[in-house]
Amino acid sequence: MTQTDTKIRLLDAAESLFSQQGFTSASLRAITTAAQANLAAANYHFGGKEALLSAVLERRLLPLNQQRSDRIDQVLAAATTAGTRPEVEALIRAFIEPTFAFRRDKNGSSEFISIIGRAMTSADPLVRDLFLALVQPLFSQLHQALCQALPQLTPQLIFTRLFFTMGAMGHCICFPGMSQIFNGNSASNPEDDIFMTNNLIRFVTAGLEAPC
Amino acid sequence: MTQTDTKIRLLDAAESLFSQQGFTSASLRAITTAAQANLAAANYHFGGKEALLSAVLERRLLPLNQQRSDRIDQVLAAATTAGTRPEVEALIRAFIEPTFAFRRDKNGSSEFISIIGRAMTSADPLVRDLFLALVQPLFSQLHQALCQALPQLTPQLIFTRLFFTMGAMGHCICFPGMSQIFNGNSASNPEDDIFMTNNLIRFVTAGLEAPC
DNA sequence: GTCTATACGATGATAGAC
DNA sequence: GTCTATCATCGTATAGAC
Repeated sequence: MTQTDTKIRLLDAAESLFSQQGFTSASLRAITTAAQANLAAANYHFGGKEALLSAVLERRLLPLNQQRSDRIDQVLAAATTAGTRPEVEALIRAFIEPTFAFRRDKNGSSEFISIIGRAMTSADPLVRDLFLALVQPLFSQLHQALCQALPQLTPQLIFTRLFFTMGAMGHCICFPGMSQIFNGNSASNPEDDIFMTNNLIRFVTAGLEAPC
Repeated sequence: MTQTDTKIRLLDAAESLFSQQGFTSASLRAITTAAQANLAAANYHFGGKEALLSAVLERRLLPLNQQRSDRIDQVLAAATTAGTRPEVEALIRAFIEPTFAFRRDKNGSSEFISIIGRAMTSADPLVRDLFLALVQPLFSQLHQALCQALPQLTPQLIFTRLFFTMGAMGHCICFPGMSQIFNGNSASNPEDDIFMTNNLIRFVTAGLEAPC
């Protein structure tokens, strides 16, 4: 097996186990065993457990953030062309929809976003900062766009409400099978996820647009 | 020292360290050392690390839930007397305000609620269920009250939006010093907490009241 | 360069002496 | 009730095989 194979198998195994058991509880022994690699392979290829998490996060989050950033830019460009202000719901949809669509992808990354949901509120500052550094540019971009959409609100208030939005969203993505309970289904269903996504978008849009 | 003293000192030390480092990362050795007790004392008095967390949660959460439950009942009683429907904002305020007021109390429990913020989304089902079992009655009570306040919405949709509310709130209580950054203050300030609390109440009230 | 085997200190937990 | 001794397991580091 080549180096690339081992690295990818380690990333896949780590992603799955971090998602199921959490960062602290998932042991390097369990991860390397699942990846059919030696215990020391994780340290050799990534440098440590923390660096392995960082690689797991970057692999999925960088493309996802690019996708969300592009969609926000599209909304802004369309508003500029039309000579109007961008709509809050369109901006929020650009931010939230790709995140949940990730879960329905067939490329084996369905478990990933529960990791970032927990990294966001981790008690470990190293884990938290790992995530925050990766989303900070996107967060700033969205904040700036929302300031254009909501000129009657102060940037500070929009920042606060964006923080609440991150919380509501983070809670939803912590549990891969959560969306189905909203419909009382026993088995997971792509429609449950879409139902939850649309309701979340409506909820936070109303919260962001609330009068001051 | 009496048994009671040791138990309380263990609870205090566990509360502080669980809050600062998280449940998994806070070691029993650090907790018992901080409590000036033997390593085995935690196992003797509580039965294990998980049971210690359970005791930490119950000590603060049962009185807090009683307080929140009473305030919800007061809102419902006042509405009945006035012959009107209860207001969403009043119900949400009854639920959220005591939670954040907890943080400003001087009895050394200021660190506590960050524990429940993380227990809510813990990857460990045992930890999560510990918290869920403690708040389930209160959650049902609030859901039922909101169904009275929002008769135009289905109970299922209200449940979904209450889930988002828990997420936004849980995110806020994960970080003891988070509220101050909204005002750009360098030092923590009770007014920052009140500012954040009021903005959170306005945000989730607007989200809950959003048209279907 | 890649990978394996192995050792080290620290952890949660428990049994049994006192 | 309290404490010591002990065990399996954790993340990490390193020496050496291929």
